[in-house]
Amino acid sequence: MVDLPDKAERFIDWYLAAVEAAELTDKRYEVKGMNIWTPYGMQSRRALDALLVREVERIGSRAIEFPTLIPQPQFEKEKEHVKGFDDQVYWVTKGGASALDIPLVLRPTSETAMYPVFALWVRSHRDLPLNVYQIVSVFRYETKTTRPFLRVREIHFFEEHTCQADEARATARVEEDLAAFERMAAALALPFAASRRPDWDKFPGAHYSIALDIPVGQGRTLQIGTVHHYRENFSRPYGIQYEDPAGTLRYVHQTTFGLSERLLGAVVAVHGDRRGVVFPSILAPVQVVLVPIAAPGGGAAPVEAARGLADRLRDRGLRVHVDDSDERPGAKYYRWESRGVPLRLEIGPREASAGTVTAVNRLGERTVLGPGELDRAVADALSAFDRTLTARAESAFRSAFSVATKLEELSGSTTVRVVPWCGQEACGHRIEAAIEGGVLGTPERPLPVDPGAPGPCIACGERSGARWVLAGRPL
RNA sequence: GGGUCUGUGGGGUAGCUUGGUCCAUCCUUCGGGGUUCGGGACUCCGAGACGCCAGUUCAAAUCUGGCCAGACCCA
Repeated sequence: MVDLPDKAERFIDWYLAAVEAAELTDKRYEVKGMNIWTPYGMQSRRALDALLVREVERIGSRAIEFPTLIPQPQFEKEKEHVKGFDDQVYWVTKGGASALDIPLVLRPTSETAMYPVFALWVRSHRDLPLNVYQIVSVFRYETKTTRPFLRVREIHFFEEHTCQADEARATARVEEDLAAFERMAAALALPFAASRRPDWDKFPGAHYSIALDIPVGQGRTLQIGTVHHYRENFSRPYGIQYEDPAGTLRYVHQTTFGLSERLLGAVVAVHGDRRGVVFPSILAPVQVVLVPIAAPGGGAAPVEAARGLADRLRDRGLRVHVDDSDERPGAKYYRWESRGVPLRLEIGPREASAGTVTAVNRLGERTVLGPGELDRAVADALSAFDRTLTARAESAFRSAFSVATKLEELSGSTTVRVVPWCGQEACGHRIEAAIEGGVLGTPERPLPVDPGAPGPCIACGERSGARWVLAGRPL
């Protein structure tokens, strides 16, 4: 096995190597940007989906599933939206040998598939709110370099769509989604910034978009999700109306909340280290690996002790693997570290006879557990690992931001910059040019740095009305 | 859309300038045997590649053309 490239110096090379070493995907499929989920990768994806489902159902969403194909006329009803996706859609134009009368698009997102049907579903104020989600593949013909999880053409997509009675309720729903995401992010030990995107960068058709960005070092950011407020922008062209209690026909106000496997990419990017992937326990396909270390002379006690403990851990609901393969212990350690397993239990002849185990977590912390109540001690060690992982990520998050008040400071930034901006688009573009990245937008949550009151606009020097915005370099 | 560069086993590579010593190097990987076993063991046997199609030539991984795929830069 070969050492990974340096994460700080060559992030992308490191990332690709870490994903490769962890065997999360097989990228050798013959279509660019469409990767194969391996058994190991699939387990982490399922765990991620389960987390999303848990949190979004907690705020009242229910699962649905719409078809993959959308008829062209239906797709083109909302002008901004079409314009935004026009050059990214895959077309289905033939059925067998004959051309289709009405071409179909492979959904790049599902607004235009769902909303004509929402118009049928929503008739009365009693049908509201309508809160539904689906987890499906969407397709976008990306022209830039594709990378596993971060930029793909077949996207494993979570999308929640809601219809609310009025603008205020839609705004409240946006907040509920943000709160749900906070819980997901906490479970994944991923601190994030929520930013209201500038108008030129919002979702096509949205009233406003709040993007969830995760700093991944060196001033680079990963947008891993968005919550959008559509107001009536879609309900009008698609005719989604209801009768309010007074009998008046009104258009619904809609919101959406989207996430993808990029979240998995963010887990790799944020937590990974020189030995590869580090999974928070909620995502780990294997949460605990037990490594029995053979006694000289070949006694079976370590293997038996490992198997017995593994059974008890499984009874507690943990995902456990006993590595009794014929490799040397050191080789096993490296193997399971590169695959991100949070906790390793070593059981040699000494431990087997003492009824203890040596526990080493993925951050290198070593403790001896037992004797007695080993399964409980293991569960506690896993929780402790998650807390340490969170603390480490939060510490990195705090140092990932810094204030800048002059355009010259932006070039070559190795942090996400907090800058004063007057709000004019021209100034926004000057900021983007200076940092060679993008204006992420105005923070929706308190920042880890407290910049005080904003001074004059970093680009034009205008004093009045300047506000703090985040600027970074999206990956 | 314009330009520059690159395609060698599953992954990473050497060889290419100057064609022949290449039925292609090394590391890793994979299958099997033996000795081993508290941080990437050793050893033996085996598997696996010149992006595709033409051309030049006695001879092509190497030169030429086209195609395909990818990377980077510019619009």
